[in-house]
Amino acid sequence: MEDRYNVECCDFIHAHEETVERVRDTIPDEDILFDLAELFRIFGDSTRIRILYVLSEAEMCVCDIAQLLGMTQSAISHQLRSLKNARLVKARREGKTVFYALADDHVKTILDQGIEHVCE
Amino acid sequence: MEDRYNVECCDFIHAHEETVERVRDTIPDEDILFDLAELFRIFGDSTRIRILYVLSEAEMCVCDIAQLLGMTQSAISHQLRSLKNARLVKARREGKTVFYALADDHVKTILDQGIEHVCE
DNA sequence: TGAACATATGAGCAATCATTCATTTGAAAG
DNA sequence: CTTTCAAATGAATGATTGCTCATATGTTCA
Repeated sequence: MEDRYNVECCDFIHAHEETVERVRDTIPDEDILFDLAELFRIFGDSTRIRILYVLSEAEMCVCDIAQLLGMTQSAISHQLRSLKNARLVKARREGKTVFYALADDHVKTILDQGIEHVCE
Repeated sequence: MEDRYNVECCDFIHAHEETVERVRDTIPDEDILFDLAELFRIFGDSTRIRILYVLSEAEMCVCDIAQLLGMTQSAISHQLRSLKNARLVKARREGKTVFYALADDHVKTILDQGIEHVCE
């Protein structure tokens, strides 16, 4: 994205010019791949994955999750914020309690897909 | 995982004991969720995602990828090592050149799944 | 052998991030 | 109002990480 383009690396006079040019045209909008990385980055933390997993089993309040994962309310709350910003979970208030749940089925799908790959 | 268990947070005398206990029994082996987070962590970087994407289009050498993404050979090589350690890509040597490709179809599936969610 | 080239790797650095601690917000009940 | 409890938040910090720079490895060809 900067003008570091074509600077270092081998001097780019090699045999695969065609491949490079062909593939270059297929690369999606810069933003899409950036958002994609961002999505996976959120999944890519042990605490957040465990939160997403338990929420796939049941709607729960912050306190429940903290107890279940053996972590502080603060730590969970911070991570829930990330998850909410990424639109992976949604919140519902009921009196003093806030219940969290997965935002949609896609989240569970991605989770399952990953588990399948890990367990292969 | 330490004995910070049940220390802070609300004092865990709340209404959802049943939910907590029920869900506790469904949590997979600790290692599985850890590996899952690790898998997504690798996907969770812009450079690595772009590498995976271009490799989903064609087998390519380090130099090709570097040119295509406008990054140094060294940066790409370092990331390819991560991807290889995570078994997301495989390498094939041909003379001085090393060709990289996605390790299996699962990788492309996970990628597509993510793109679908991002584009929703 | 040795030069040339593609790739790999180690150390170092700047940036990012997950957690803790202290505090605040918000809602219910006395 | 004031107290109480659940949740949210900001600052600080230790750990992780992506890239650069310099160098090493491995392969081909003269």
